[in-house]
Amino acid sequence: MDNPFAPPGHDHASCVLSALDAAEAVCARRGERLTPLRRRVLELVWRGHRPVGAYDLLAMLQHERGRVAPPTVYRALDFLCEQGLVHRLDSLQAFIGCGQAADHQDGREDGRHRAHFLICRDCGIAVEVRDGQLDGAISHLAGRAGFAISDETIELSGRCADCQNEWIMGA
Amino acid sequence: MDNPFAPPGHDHASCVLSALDAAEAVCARRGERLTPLRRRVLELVWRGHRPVGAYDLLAMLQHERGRVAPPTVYRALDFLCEQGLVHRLDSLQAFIGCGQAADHQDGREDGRHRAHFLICRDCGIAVEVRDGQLDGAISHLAGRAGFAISDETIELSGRCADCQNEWIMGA
DNA sequence: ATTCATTTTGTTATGTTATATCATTTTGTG
DNA sequence: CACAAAATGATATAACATAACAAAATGAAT
Repeated sequence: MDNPFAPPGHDHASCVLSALDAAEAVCARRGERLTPLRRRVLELVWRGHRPVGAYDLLAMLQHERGRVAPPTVYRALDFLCEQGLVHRLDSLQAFIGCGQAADHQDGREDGRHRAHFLICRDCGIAVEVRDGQLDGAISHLAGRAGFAISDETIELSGRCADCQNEWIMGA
Repeated sequence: MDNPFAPPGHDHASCVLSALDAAEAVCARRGERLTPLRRRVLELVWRGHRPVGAYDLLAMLQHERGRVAPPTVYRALDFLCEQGLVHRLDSLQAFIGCGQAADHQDGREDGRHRAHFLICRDCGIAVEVRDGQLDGAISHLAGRAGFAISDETIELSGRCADCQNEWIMGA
């Protein structure tokens, strides 16, 4: 089966650019403002496919613009999360760029949407996944209990296929 | 459908006692020590079916035994989590007693096991749920990606049936 | 262009959650 | 009893997050 952790020929520079473009488009459509600061924080979050801590982002911002305080970062992250451009991984207390911002399939009035993750504890990469069977099971479970879901935290930690292979190969 | 948030005729005192008994049994079988401190922390976690913060527990302990420092609480919680007697809810940064400690169905060598939650944001009650369809969807999803799961964080927040009804009734 | 209300950002201080480290006490074992 | 291992106590600090208020930037209406 295809391994979402190792998309063949991944060009990260264009990956980031398309995320930023999608963010511009999403904000424009909603009448929200992707200010330079917010855009820069989004770009920093997208440095890679590993979740980033708020204080890591803070350090990066301080490195490039001197004194920056925590609220500056948290406010930008709050905005980006509200717009569904970034997700917070509760199990790691860290943030990651949303891979489906452009699609906004199941989008609510705001930009938030269901987000489920596979997180490799070895390489640190986190992948946002979408699975109809999982969505169905969740809806069914909640429905049976008469429970109205407003937020889902679904984070599966373990080892991705590559990292399992590395141990086997003795890398 | 039956509502897990409102088990009819719930006797919480005996609910707590059975949880403590189960904990004693589980530890005895594994050769682990449920010391007075650990047992007391477990009992405090079981004050209700609402998740409890570590610092809330700390305050309760301080109230009954004077100076107590955070590591005292966190070490007890670490032990209880390792034994699967307590779960940490990442989305709340809080802890809750495990409702299936006695069953230890899918138990690993240690006491940890799959734990999925419905959390009512109105009444604060969290219920541990078990659903074969959900388990199946998760296993299938991971299998397709070649991903080996070691930990699952599955927390569904929203409103339980009772709290939805209260608004309708105008309570 | 100027005013005005709103939004965003800066700044300072503090709150909340969690862990590292080393000392002391308790417990199980030979 | 002596010893090693486990648990707890105690001190300090790290890591994550927000409250509150001031200043600046933005957009809309005149």
